[in-house]
Amino acid sequence: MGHALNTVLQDILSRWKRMSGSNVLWLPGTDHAGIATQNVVEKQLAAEGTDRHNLGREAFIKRIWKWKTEYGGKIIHQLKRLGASCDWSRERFTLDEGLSKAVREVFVRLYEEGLIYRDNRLINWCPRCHTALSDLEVEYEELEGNLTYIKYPLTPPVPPLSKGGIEGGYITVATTRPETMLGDTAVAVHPDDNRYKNFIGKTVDLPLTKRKILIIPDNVVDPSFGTGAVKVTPSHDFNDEAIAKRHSPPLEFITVIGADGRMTANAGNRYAGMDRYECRKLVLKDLNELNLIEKKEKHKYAVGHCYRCKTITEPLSTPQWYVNVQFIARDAIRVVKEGKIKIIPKTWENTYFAWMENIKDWCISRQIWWGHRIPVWYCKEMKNEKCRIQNGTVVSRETPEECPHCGSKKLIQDEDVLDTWFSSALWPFSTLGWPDETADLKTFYPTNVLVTAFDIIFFWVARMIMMGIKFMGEVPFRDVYIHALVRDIKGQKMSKSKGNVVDPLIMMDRYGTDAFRFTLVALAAQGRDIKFSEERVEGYRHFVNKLWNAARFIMMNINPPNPPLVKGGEGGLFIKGVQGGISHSPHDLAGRWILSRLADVADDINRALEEYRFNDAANSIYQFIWHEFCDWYIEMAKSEIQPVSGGPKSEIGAMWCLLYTLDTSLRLLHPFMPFVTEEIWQKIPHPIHPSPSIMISDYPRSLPRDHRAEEDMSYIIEAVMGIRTIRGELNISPSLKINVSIKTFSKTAENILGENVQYLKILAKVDKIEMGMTVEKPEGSATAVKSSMEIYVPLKGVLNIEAEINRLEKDIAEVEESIAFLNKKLLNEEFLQKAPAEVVKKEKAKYEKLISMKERIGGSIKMLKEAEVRNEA
RNA sequence: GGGCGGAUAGCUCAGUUGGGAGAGCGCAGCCCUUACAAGGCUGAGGUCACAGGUUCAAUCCCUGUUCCGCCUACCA
Repeated sequence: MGHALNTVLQDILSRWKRMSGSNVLWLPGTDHAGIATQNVVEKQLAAEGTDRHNLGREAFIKRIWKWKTEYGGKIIHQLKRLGASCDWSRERFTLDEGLSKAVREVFVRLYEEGLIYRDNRLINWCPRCHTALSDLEVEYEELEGNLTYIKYPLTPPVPPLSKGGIEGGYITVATTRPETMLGDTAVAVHPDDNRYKNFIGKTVDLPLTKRKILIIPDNVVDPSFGTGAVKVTPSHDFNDEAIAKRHSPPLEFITVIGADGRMTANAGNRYAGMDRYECRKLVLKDLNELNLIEKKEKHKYAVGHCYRCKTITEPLSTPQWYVNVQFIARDAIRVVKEGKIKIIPKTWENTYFAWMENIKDWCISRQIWWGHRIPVWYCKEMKNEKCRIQNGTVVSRETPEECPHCGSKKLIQDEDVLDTWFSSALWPFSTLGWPDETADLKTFYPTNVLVTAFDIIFFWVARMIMMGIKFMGEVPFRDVYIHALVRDIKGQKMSKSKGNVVDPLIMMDRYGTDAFRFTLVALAAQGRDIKFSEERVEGYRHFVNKLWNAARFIMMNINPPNPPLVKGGEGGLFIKGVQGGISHSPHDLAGRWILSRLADVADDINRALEEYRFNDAANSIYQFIWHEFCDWYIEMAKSEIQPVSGGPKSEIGAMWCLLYTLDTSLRLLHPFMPFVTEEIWQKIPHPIHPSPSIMISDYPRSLPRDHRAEEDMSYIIEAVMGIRTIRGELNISPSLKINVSIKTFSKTAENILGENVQYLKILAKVDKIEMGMTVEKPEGSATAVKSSMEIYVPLKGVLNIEAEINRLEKDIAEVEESIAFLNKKLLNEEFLQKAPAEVVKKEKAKYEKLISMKERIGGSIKMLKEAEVRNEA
């Protein structure tokens, strides 16, 4: 659903800009999604009872390519199904030859500048995927766990205890991960903590091992948390690693958990080979038997999970490649601060800055096979000094035949591949042909806009900005539009495990792509997540239907139905034998009004799209087509085009106006609903649309407004609605034509109404009408008060007032009886206590309804009585 | 712990420089009027979370409170 929204928004922008005359490039493509893709294929292999190591690297990669060609097409199929108007001829994939070339170029250049380096330090490791993860690829989830207080005996002889200090010769440490104690190499306390001051420099006997470890000072220790003493496990905790490196001399690193999540030999014979969590249980049991557990507390703490397979990650010390992004990040911050890149909504800029300002070096190596192999080779011989200085490392754009340092033929390529995001970061220019200076690159870089969801601001957006500045010397895009996340109706994130995933393809099957697209857009308010509701899609399917019917009505009234084409000149419509030269400025009020409204709406939509207010644009066109064009204009136009009234001249004017408004509305709507608009548009007579497809017709913009017509029309609307209200309130049969008197408050209102009586007649079913500033309220009439007029409907002859009042009074008596009954029931405590809550709620709702019904009938009676026709009767 | 966002009609949500409280769905009444009953017309329903403040005027600006959601972080 997220991708659907993303695609639709980009398609709207593309279609809108294309129709507005821009040379639009929307380049489609996919990345190779290294870890995720490899996992999928590995699962397949597991089902076949084998694994990638059996298969070997080359065969495994071949296998993934096969999978990619079969299933990668699905994404493209979905994009097309959504109507995405991409340039399919330029579709790219991150493992394409061209993009791979760009990847190697970037790697080598960064290496040569000293910005790429290899280091051995703690990284987040996924024991299941068996690879390093970047900081971003770890998701933290808060878990309820135990904080275990473990007693570490002081090494005898026990030094004198300080005042109020440690009793019993122990230092107690608190930990959430007891199994890591097997790799502890120190206990840290705050240097100013009086409880422990005297023990700094002494040692404790690390339980379950034969080691003695030092008590050291470190400022990071919070004396108020736990016992104020922290066990230090440099090999399995990022903080502890920092403490270890800070300490002089640096503390020893003892790795007790291996890459597979099992305990290593360092953990001791008793624990070696055990799963880390099994080991935790055993350690706790053993400590308990030694009476070394002081207590356990419930404790909430955040645990890192692999973002691909959700396995709990493990900090692990391994050699990895890193990009030093400190300097590039500074530039990336600057371009946003200076407004060269705008992030919309602006509030995301803060998020961006916060991350960029604290950015850490980017771990780019992954211990998987699906991806760009790192272009680094290691010389196995290192035959000369030069080679040894380089540590035998060869970094090259092309696969080297021999070691450039010493000439050895024994070169072995680094086994690792690059983080997928490394290649994605180059997308804006790698897809346009970089590092070659192509025409595409010149024409389309920098791009105008990137549309994406916030969850990849760091993964993708920030890195594209950094790489774009670094290698193109120019930002990769001007605007970044961050759209909402699509959630389920309850506001929960959609996920397979929750089972609340909505499949866009099913939505499109059920309601059509246009309705589905429109729903996503109409709900896409800036800065707010979308709670997706299927009912809403149904509502917009009705809109498609409404539009279809309106178009059908208009086509039905073209005469002849298929006007022959007229070559050259202005062209023209054939309507009842009249050809060409149809006025483009209707003289009737309704026509002038709808064209002005159309102009206003066109402005509104263009403005909204310029500011990425997609939902405003969508609602604007929806409101116009349904509630102005269909509900008002088409109804009014009927008075012109139906044979009974109106002459041929106005008929043609109305016909033209209907077609013109339809055509313009379709073009306005097209970016949102590409399919139905094209379909209808193709059916409109040719002279109205000279282009072969609505996709490349002109987007409406800067049409003339007619404020006078809009103002004048407001009088008509007020009058019609006033009369309808009276009819509705008094339940006057729709088939009954009535007489009306209108007292206007201004001469203008009087004139306008006078000139446009036909609209009142058709829209409010009025027979005779009297109006003016001097009109008196006729005896026995109902009244509606509006801002520019007072409307009177004489009831004599329309209703039998007395009978009507009698009927209503009878009704009201019944209602009052029911109210009394319910009232008694709802005051009955026994009922309230015993009845199910649902029933009580229902009864209460019923009560409310009856009350409002009573008020309503009362209002009608009052109106009838005010009509004062009783006496007359 | 830090930061961001939300709280408006029964439900889902708009509300762009402070002055009219709105839409869709739902609900009630009337209507099969020759484009559309997947429709038309009419209507009911809201102290715009709470408390203060600024202003002639606050849903909107400021402060605080409560309740949700999210991001982020080295409390073991």
